Amino acid sequence: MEKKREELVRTLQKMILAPSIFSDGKLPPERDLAAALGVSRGLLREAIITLEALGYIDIRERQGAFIKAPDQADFSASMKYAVFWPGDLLINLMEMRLLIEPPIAGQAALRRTEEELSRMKTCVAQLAAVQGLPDSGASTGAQWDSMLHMLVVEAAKNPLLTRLYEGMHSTMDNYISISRFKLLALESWPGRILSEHSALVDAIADRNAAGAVEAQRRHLSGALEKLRDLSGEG
Amino acid sequence: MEKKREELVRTLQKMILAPSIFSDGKLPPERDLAAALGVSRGLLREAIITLEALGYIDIRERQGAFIKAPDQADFSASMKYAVFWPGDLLINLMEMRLLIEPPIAGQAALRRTEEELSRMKTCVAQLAAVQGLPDSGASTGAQWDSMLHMLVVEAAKNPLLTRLYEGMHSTMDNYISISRFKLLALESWPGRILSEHSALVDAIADRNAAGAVEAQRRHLSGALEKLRDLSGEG
DNA sequence: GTCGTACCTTGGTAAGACCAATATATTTAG
DNA sequence: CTAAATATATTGGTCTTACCAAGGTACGAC
Repeated sequence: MEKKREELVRTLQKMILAPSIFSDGKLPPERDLAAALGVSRGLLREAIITLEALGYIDIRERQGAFIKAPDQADFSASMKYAVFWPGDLLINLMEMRLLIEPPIAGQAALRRTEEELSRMKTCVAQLAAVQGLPDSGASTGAQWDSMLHMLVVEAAKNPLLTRLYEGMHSTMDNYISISRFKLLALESWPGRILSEHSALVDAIADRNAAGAVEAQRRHLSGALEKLRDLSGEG
Repeated sequence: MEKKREELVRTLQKMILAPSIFSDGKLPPERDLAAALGVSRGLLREAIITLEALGYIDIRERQGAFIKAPDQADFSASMKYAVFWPGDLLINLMEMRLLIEPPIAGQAALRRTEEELSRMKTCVAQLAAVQGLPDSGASTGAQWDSMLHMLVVEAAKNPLLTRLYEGMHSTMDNYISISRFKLLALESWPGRILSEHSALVDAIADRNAAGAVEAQRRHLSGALEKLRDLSGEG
């Protein structure tokens, strides 16, 4: 028998996804909602916290639980609990991404909306803007880089895939950050990453699936190569 | 000021990742741990549940919270709560597999060992053997089919990828079975699936990466198409 | 030594309470 | 009448206590 908590999480998800239910964009007060659902406030909180960890809502103290719009790429949930995994998985991680992200990019090229495209362009523009900035450039750039990849996955319009990628991303968050940081620290890299990302977004803009696949493959394969170099040196 | 709960999550993460602390691979009972950390059991539960939602631990009723080893990170933990309407679920699932499995097959072709190859051949032979058998043929065949796909992923020799696939598979096990059953019930299917699998294993045997990618793509894309047909009818 | 039975452990759930800070309503000063 | 000051209600954050059910353990009966 399924745990009541898990059932609650699912129930709340359905309610969240039906815009007519919580039309004001936030959940009712915990006490009210718990009473309405016939569960204790404690159990309801556990379900709500699960939804927050999964990135569906945003809980603000003394204000309520705000539903995140589905077209909102808010990485705060996954970035929140950065972890340090032991061992050296950077290469495996990048290799895995090299295998799965290119075909996803191809699908994204076919299904992206205009709005998603414009948000991708924003990411590229921001990447261009931070290029050359000293110090803070790397970490800021990494965020936009991360967001771009996430946007591409979302644009593929497969909810399972999105959850899979988000799960991978939140779990490996720290490692992904490390690899991004390492790469962005290379002098030759920022310019290269920018042109590769441009090519990717251009292909997606043209609804050129094959081009998007190839652009993403190029980008990640270059990253993998560089990581292998770095790993060989140090 | 950060919420106490979030701080707790981080504290627990660090403890989990230091193997010396919970050397038995599981967290202490909630009551003990709460007392040791100086927080209430309820708050500790909220933190533990967050960790479960993020895929770091596995909570089993009356048994405890078991730590997942870093190389066993279950990226698909969040898929447990992915929401969709049942009809599209199977299609989304197959579509996801169509996107990610072909490139993996290509990698497998390059890295497979002789032993892995022979086990793949066994699967194909078994599939051929059960073909034509009435009734039980479908469910038996599904097992060999499942094993073949798993073997291919393992042959790609990327532990992260293997975990990703295994996690996805165990989470979606039920639904994967349903789609397999639906497809194997079609008269035209068993023969087709056999020839497609043969082509896949042949390409892997020849270390023909492009051929393996294409064979896997063909196979899954055919499956997706059929599923769409079935979905359209009923 | 084997088998039951009682007991203990442990996660799941409920209920009630208090805190602190915010939002809102009310009162008061100008 | 306006606006600042204040009182009140709201709401998430946290703690405490309690009970349940099922799995594990220990101990006694035979």
